[in-house]
Amino acid sequence: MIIKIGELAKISDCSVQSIRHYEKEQLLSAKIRSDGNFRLYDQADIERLLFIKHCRSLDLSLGEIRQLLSLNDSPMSQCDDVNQMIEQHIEQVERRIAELTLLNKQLKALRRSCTSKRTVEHCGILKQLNKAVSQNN
Amino acid sequence: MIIKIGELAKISDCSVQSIRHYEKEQLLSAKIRSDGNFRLYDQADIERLLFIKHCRSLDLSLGEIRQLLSLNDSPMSQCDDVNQMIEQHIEQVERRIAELTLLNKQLKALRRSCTSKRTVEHCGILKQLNKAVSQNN
DNA sequence: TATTGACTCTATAGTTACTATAGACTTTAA
DNA sequence: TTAAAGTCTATAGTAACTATAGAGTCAATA
Repeated sequence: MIIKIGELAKISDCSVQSIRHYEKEQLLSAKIRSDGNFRLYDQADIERLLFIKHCRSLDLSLGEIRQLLSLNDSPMSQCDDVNQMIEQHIEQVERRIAELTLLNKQLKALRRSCTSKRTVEHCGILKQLNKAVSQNN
Repeated sequence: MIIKIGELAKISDCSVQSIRHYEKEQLLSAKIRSDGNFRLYDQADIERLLFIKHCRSLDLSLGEIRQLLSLNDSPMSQCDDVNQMIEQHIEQVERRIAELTLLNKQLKALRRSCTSKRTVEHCGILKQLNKAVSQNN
């Protein structure tokens, strides 16, 4: 089965531009073109793109995915490389969660400081933001 | 006290380029320039920049901060506008936390699937990533 | 067969919040 | 006076796309 980019986009739920972007980033290439220079894809390409999408859904960067794909393409390399990348990625995600959790607390404290229909002149939130500012100083 | 951009950068722990960037984005402007066209700042500018930095530490976007500043500059507007923005921002942060928490679970499941020194040919992680792909299909 | 509409092509600009650089000018201290 | 440090504007780069323009291709209808 040979398909053009539009159909690949539908099958993979991925925009046409994203697919072309992945090609530019060397993650996926249409090995052949039609007479009129249209990209043509086969089953293996579909699977490769779904692999990419799955990795993206795990927030892996295109660079990381490129590494995984090349490891996948050369089966003699060490599994540990994959492990290490995933490990680092987990750490990064956990750091970000911790940051956002703290942020969430601060925002909620801020929200509590103003709840009524007052003019900004007396808005607790703005007062808090300004107070924190002068404390910093 | 009148200072130049370098000193403002030091006081506020903000890069010189960031300050110029905030000016371009109309968050902060040097009202006066020296004879040699250097930006000159006063105490009010320092406070305004610290306010901006505090908002940035809460992950508010420059657009949101611009709104807050203009509300702050026109004290007759409604406090509710501020509330609403903070509310939306909290929701956004909480959505992102939920996403990342799910992501973290998936990554840890993935990690469990390969732990030994095998070649990639038998790497559980890559197998898992590929499996998920074919399931999607 | 000609034409229309849908699809595809490349190349470029925009998004966000900056950082980094180049090349020129200004200020300050020795 | 001169050298170093600071500043100026303008531009390009970051990540992972999205959006657009202008031109070419393909399939089906009139």
